[in-house]
Amino acid sequence: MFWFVGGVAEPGWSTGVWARPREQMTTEILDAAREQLAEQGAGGLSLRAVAREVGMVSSAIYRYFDSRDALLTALVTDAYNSLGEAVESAEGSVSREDLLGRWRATATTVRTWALDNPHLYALVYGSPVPGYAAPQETVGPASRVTRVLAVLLADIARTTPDDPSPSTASLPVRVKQAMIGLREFLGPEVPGALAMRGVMAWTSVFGAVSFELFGQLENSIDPDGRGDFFDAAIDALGSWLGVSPP
Amino acid sequence: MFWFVGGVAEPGWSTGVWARPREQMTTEILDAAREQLAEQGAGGLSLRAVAREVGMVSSAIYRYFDSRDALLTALVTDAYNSLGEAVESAEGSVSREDLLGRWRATATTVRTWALDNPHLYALVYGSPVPGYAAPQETVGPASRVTRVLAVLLADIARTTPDDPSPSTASLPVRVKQAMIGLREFLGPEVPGALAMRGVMAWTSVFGAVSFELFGQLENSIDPDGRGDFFDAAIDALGSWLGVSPP
DNA sequence: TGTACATCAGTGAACGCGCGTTCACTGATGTAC
DNA sequence: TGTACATCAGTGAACGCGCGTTCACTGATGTAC
Repeated sequence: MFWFVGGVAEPGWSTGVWARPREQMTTEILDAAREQLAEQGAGGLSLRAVAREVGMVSSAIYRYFDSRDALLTALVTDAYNSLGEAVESAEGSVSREDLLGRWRATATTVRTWALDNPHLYALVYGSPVPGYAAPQETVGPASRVTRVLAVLLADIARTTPDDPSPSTASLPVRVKQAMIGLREFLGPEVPGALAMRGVMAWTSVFGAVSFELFGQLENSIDPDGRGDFFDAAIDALGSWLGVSPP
Repeated sequence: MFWFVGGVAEPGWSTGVWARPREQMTTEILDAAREQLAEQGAGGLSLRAVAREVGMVSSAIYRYFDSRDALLTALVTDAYNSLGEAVESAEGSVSREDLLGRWRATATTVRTWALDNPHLYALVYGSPVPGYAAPQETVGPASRVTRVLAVLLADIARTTPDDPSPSTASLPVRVKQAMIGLREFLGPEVPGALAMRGVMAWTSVFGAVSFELFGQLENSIDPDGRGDFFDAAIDALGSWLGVSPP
């Protein structure tokens, strides 16, 4: 094996030797699990069915995942990372000065990712999986996508200091207090009113995506025009955030 | 039996005699199913567990519901009707002229109902139940709550004819086309820009509720202050819709 | 008023099925000397 | 270079469990004459 070359007997060597095939099998299992997810939903994810799919006996899965919950956690983590990467890459390829472009890229990527991976979106942003509580290790990946928005909001605050919308200019004290956790995340340069509009824009984006994906837009918005509708909504939210079209 | 009094032998009599206890047992089953829903989620709803709960043998449920899916449909219908009634009653008790009050009542009732019935909210607004497609009969109850908003929007259009937000004043043709289904629902008096803001406010409300209920607000908004935060967001959305505080 | 009949609710057994997890095991592959 | 040993992946049987649905049935209740 090529990583043998140096001939150095490192500690942890014996585990390193198996690392490559293990990784391969693990992703194969995760892929099968994702297919399962699409057909049965998170609640119906079955270790035995996954094992069948990859051509193993059910107990063999336990070589790779401690339990069904551990497999679910891996799926959740992967989903957050997949969305996070997609958004980071799309938003990152826009010029830093183009605030509206960055907002558009962020929001539309959330939607397109969700449409491409409806079952993963449902897994992390839909109803909680009964009997399963996402462990602490998922919060890091989960915050990747929100961090993109946080940086964008900070940049908006820096370049457009005056408040474009008077409706949230003065916030009640209790509302400001409720947002302290968020403020630590955002940093001190983002004023409270903008922070609040950020959260609202964020919930609006995910609300629209959920409505579209979960069938709540039926008989209201024509399926073929939902992209256009979403884009228009994104721009309206953008101008509400204080970033106008060029 | 007291409804015997008249002594009139109507056609359909034999079914009418059993109607009362049937109805009672049916609601008992539905209540048990709702408890089940809270513990296991929609995917894990089990006829046998429901039967156990009401003290019957599992096959007896089939006297009341044709199948598991039929029971699910009844739950979905009931959930929509419950939310619909709550919103209609709350919004209806506000003076017709108080547009902001009506908007506030509508939106906050959606949230409080959702917090009171998290499993029912997840059933109808969360991830689709795998293997179950809501039949046509659920669309009537489903539209009750949106109809309240539709009437409110029409009233807003009548009293505040000028557009408060320039960002959605001129809509692209394709967006207008996408909303034709919605326009039939709203009626012709609501201009396109307001219709669009209505949908956005609506998705924002449900997005915020979903975020709160599904755990996406953790580490961002303090649990104790979420009501205040939501209220502030509602007012911001209200002023965006063109209804200002008095 | 009394009796034969119809209608309904609920029973209990059975059908074939799938599930997560455990355990002792077989082989193949790599390691140490 | 050759051999004893350790490490890992995967097997196959078994554990106890729950599921939706069908079916022939028992009784109770109401109906018709």
